[in-house]
Amino acid sequence: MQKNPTMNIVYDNVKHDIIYMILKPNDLISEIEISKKYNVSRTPVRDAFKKLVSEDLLEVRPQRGTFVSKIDLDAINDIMFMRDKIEVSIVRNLVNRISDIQMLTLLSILKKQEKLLDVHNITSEVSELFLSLDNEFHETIFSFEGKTRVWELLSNIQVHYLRFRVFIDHCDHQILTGIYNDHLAIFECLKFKDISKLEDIYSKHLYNGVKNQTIKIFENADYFKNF
Amino acid sequence: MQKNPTMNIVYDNVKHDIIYMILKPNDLISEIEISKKYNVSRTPVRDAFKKLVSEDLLEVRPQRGTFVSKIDLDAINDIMFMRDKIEVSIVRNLVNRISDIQMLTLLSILKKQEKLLDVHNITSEVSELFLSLDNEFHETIFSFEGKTRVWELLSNIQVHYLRFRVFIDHCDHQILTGIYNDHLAIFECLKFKDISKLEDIYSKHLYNGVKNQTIKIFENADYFKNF
DNA sequence: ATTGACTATCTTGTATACAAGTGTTATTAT
DNA sequence: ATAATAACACTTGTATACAAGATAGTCAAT
Repeated sequence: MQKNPTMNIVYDNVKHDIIYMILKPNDLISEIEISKKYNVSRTPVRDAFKKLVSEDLLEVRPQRGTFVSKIDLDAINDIMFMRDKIEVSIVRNLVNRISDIQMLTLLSILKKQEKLLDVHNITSEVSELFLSLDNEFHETIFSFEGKTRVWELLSNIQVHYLRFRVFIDHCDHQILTGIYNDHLAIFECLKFKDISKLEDIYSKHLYNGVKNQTIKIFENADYFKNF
Repeated sequence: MQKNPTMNIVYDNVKHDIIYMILKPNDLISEIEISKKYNVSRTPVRDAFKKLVSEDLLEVRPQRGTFVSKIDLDAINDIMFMRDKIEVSIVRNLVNRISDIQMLTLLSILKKQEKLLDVHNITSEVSELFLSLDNEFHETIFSFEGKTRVWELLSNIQVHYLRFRVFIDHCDHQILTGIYNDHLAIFECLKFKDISKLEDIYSKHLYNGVKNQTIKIFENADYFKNF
């Protein structure tokens, strides 16, 4: 059941470029420009654009152009709220039934992250890899509770949060270390079944990405909605 | 900033027809068929279809046709899980700060629902109206906590739950009365600030729509995924 | 009667021509 | 010089022709 290969190639590439800030907010990308880049006609490009518009990553202004959407901090706040409530509830159930093998699975992800942090000069490839391991860590926890689909449903919404994180965390060794330490703390809480501390860390972990980043936001105010 | 009027007309109409089971699961609808119906070309129809595919309401099988998706009970279960956790958290915050005027707003919605239940023979229009008041009741609660966008983000996911509810509740006076009573109980709990009972009712209220409906589901097994 | 190939006719995928609106730039009139 | 206007070069919206694949029915060969 293959579906629409060329449309998906365009979709995946453009989406990646938006999330990883190769295409920046407010950038104009025309259907023809992209169709030339990928050697296809406008139709599959339009199909891909329509999908990206439905995810609020693109904004089409008829007869004007198609623009990369601004980062919406209010939306990110609401997304974090949702993730917090859902994920804490999942972890609360998980803590009493997590198996040793599952603990090892989480540990192996942490080890991979640790290894990436060994290098002092963080390249953008390493940065991208680290953040995808961050997602893997959380997705794995969801999967332990049979909530993989919930994670996927959230993922469609979460792209804005991810794009913001890429913008903030990009190649910043200190921030990435902070994320790693949070994960380590979560792992320890699961180990010792410390529910209340777990809830505490979790909430902070999600919001940490946003705190103390006002300078970087103000410096690029035009990337953000309502600024 | 008007955008794509004809595409939106097609989108809104087809979406309505799917949710309200005028177009049933597994139904084949071709792009040409719909384009003739609305006197437009294939392009805006394709645009609308792409949007509906991204909401899992349509499934495109290339060179075969476009089909109305089956109802996915597993997905509905996950959606209820998410709504439960998020909405209970919102209500928990709301209960201590809800104002008299806000209570009146909720009451007025309840009165409208009560009025609709006066009629014994529930038409499909009344049924549709009742369910939209149900949504309004919950959306209003979200708005009281400044979480309107959270409701909207959930709404994109919730369409499957809504379609299922339409299928189950359609013109059933008893079920609709049950929903009304749940709302009434929620209202009373808000009035007397009974948090624990509130959480209890809320969880049940969401899941009530699914319970005891096995007969109706088995009778239309082909409407459902994994059956 | 059964099997197999062929054909006619569906479907969506793709490419492209044209329409309509926007913004900029050049031109013209004052 | 300046301001109004016209022409042009873009954009996305729309319509449509053709390609490629899937399916069902026909028809022939065995």
